[in-house]
Amino acid sequence: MPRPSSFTVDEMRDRALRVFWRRGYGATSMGDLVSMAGLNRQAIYASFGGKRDLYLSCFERYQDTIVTPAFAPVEGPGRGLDAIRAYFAYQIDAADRLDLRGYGCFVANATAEIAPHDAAVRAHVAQHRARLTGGFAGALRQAAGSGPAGEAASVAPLAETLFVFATGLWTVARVESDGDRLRSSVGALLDMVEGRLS
Amino acid sequence: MPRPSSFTVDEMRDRALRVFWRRGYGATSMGDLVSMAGLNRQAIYASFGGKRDLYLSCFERYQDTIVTPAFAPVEGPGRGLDAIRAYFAYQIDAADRLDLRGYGCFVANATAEIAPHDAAVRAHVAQHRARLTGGFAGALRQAAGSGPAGEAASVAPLAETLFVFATGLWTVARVESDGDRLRSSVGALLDMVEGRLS
DNA sequence: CTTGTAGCAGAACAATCGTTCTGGTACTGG
DNA sequence: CCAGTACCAGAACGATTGTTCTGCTACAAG
Repeated sequence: MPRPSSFTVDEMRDRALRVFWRRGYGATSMGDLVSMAGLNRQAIYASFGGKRDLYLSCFERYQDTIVTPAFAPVEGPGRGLDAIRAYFAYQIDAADRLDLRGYGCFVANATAEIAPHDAAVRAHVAQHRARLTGGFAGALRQAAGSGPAGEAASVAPLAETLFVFATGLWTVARVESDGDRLRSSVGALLDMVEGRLS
Repeated sequence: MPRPSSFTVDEMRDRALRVFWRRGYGATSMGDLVSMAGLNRQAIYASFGGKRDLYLSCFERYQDTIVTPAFAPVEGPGRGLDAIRAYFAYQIDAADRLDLRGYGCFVANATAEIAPHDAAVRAHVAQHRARLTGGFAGALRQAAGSGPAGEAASVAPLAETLFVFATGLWTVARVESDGDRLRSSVGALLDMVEGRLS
């Protein structure tokens, strides 16, 4: 019987995700993944196929392990403006706590860097965008109640605005290590949204 | 006497800017700059030093020829909320008109892709951020008048929010060719800001 | 038209990239 | 303890990268 692998496939994805998340696709070499993430060259090719396949796998891993835990409250029952506030707070806190300052959002980084030249990445980005705008729209509708502000046509542009803001926030987070500056602009936006709904 | 150059230095910067703007730093090779931008290899090294130096030069060229014309009204006299609206409209229109769809903002792209690993780029990004937040803050103060909403401490978080939103808008523009979707979220945000100030 | 200067195109270069290959090794089942 | 399997580390490979080098060429001055 063979020797067992050092890492499971998901452990490899987690480790590679960290490097791609921080350095992006172009600036990450296979050598970086070996030396920084501690992965085995051969294992990457055996388990994923190559660098790009690994990157795509890390994209899905990011959605499952980072986006979903943070964003699920916005999508679940009892959601509202507080759930949206909690989403932003959760992600900013996590960056502070887990030493993820300067990482930003994997999806936002991918949108700026390679989505324009890579159809598969672009498709993942579009799916992420639809998910977040949909979640925001649902939470806004819930927060506005059954009045005129709660109609779908009314919350859609607001949800889009929240998504655009979120994308910008995580991009700014790439060069901003002070979480409080991020929290300040989040607060300013959500206070305005709250005023608009009530 | 020698043969004159095909391009002036600024023409070379303009041509290289287009390629870097669209493809980013990592995905742009010197061969791309030769074949896509029509530049001469030797001329690049003679005039700029190398790939990174050319990129940095294009960064400044972008600020001078793209950011300044669009953002100057926000910084000038008589500025207000309309000037901010005009800035967003001008940039979205320019992308439609000049076939710049999918380009986004050179600075936002640089923020996501390489600012974290390159101190010189990071410094340029920080300067750009200070300029835009400062301009937004001044226009907001003007728009709010001398009431309590016009105090510096009050408009600062709002200006930061506008900058974060703008960064996100141009990042989303990398994968969104429909200018109307961008205009819609701009309108939703600025309507809220207007409500907050009055 | 001649001359001389510097710009230009493409070859050549070393370094680095993603990928593949090879031998030794660690581990499980019997 | 033994044997066999597949994992691991590092060398090796071709392709591509940024950069430099080499003639040739186009053009302005005389």
